[in-house]
Amino acid sequence: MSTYQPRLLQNDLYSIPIDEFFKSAFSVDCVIFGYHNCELKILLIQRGTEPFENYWALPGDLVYPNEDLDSAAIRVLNDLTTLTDIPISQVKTFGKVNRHPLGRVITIAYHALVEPTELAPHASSWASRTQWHSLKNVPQLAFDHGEILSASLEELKSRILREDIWASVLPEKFSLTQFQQVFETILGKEFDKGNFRKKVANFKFLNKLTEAQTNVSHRPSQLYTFDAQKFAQMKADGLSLDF
Amino acid sequence: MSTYQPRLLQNDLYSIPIDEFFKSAFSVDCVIFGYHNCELKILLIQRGTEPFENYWALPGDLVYPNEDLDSAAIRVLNDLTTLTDIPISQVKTFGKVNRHPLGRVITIAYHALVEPTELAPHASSWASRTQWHSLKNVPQLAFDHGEILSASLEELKSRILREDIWASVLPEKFSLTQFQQVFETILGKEFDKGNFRKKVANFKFLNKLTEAQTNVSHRPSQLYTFDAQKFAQMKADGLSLDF
DNA sequence: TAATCTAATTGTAAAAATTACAAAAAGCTT
DNA sequence: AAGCTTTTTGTAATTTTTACAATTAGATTA
Repeated sequence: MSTYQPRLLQNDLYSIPIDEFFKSAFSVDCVIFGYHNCELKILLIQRGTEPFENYWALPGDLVYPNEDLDSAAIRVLNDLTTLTDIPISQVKTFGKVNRHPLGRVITIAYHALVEPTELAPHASSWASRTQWHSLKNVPQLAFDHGEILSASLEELKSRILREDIWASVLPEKFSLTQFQQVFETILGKEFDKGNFRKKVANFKFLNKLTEAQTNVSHRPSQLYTFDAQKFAQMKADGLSLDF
Repeated sequence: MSTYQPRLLQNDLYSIPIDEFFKSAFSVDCVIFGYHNCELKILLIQRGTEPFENYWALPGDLVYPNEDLDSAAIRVLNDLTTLTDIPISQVKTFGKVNRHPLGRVITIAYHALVEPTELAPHASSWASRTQWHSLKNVPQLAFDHGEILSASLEELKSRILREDIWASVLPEKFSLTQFQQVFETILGKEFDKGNFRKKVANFKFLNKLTEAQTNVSHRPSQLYTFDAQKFAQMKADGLSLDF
């Protein structure tokens, strides 16, 4: 592992050979939020193995020794749910000493926001089931996953205003009403329709198309597309949305 | 470590006994930003030990096996710099496979914003020196600490608007000019004096005192105090500053 | 003592935004 | 063709933002 002499770390309490430090592990846990029809859901797996066998849990597992963290999150999610191409990002690390019964395991939480109807998660590896759960009705979770979920939801509410994670739950072409509903659902607030679209009219990253909805039994809405580059420009200028 | 049978994790590529996972370590790195007189500094230590001996680095070290992450950050900062009572908070975890020459070590970055003149960091343990460096002139750093510093600075700019970390660099009683300068320095923008104070006039968490400055060779400014409870209330309501 | 200096504080008027509604418009359905 | 539903536009009062200018209160200086 190392050609260095093991050094001793010393302070009032400890004098530990360095090899004693290399007996920990870390995991990644994926908090996959699903947005559909003004509802927020969370993707859980049922564990088919100890510890916490049969408990519902966030999809997560140990990181391989030769694996980057970001890659591990993608790989683990795929291993357990078969999902691919989910743009996940790191949220926070949870590291209480006794959070894992198998030993010292800290876990790095990743989250994403997706449109569930576009995906087909299937239980794989040691996961026995996968299921979308409404956020209003989450079962007791394994490990400290309840705490991880809460923290990730708070982070989602905060990041939705600074990053374009909302874009992944909208179709290629979307109406301003759809755009508004995403923010209403996630932030848990309602906005006046007319005023919302006045504010949104200044957003450079929304491209108004000439195209409109069809086959709706009411006035069809104009469709828009999202310009990721323009959004990145706005972000680089230090600006964020203020709903 | 565990009474469970080692299970095998299996997928296309790997079949590894679980004990193989428990050969990693993790560290904490403290990004201590110092604000004084409209300047932003960073507290570095010079490493007195391999690896990266003699390099400047963020104060950081391995986490003890029986130590919580948050406690470790406080303890490590104290071990290396003798600093105590610094309110640090987690920023991000860095986990590239080869970021540490001694083995697989991921590191959890913590940051804080402090007033350097109120502190007296002294090199301790394996640190050979401590020194405040201007952010405009940071030497080459050990490990991936350059990357950690950049990411933490971005996070600081973002969090300064949502959290009250700025409060720790202001004296008990401060002027609105001092308040303004903190944000100007950290965000790298300038604000119109009159307009800034008009906006700030609505901030419930700023208590205007009857007291004013003394012994300044110009009109003395009114002094204010910070009401942390009122700020927490604002934050709970989902609001943040928008400079 | 009065003029001067510096930075704090207040003022102001035009422009822009927010707010709370109301009205009009555009497709389907009956 | 009338009615339904939701989108879209409009409006007027209010508030906020913006870019400055003017005033004020101490200390310092002549």
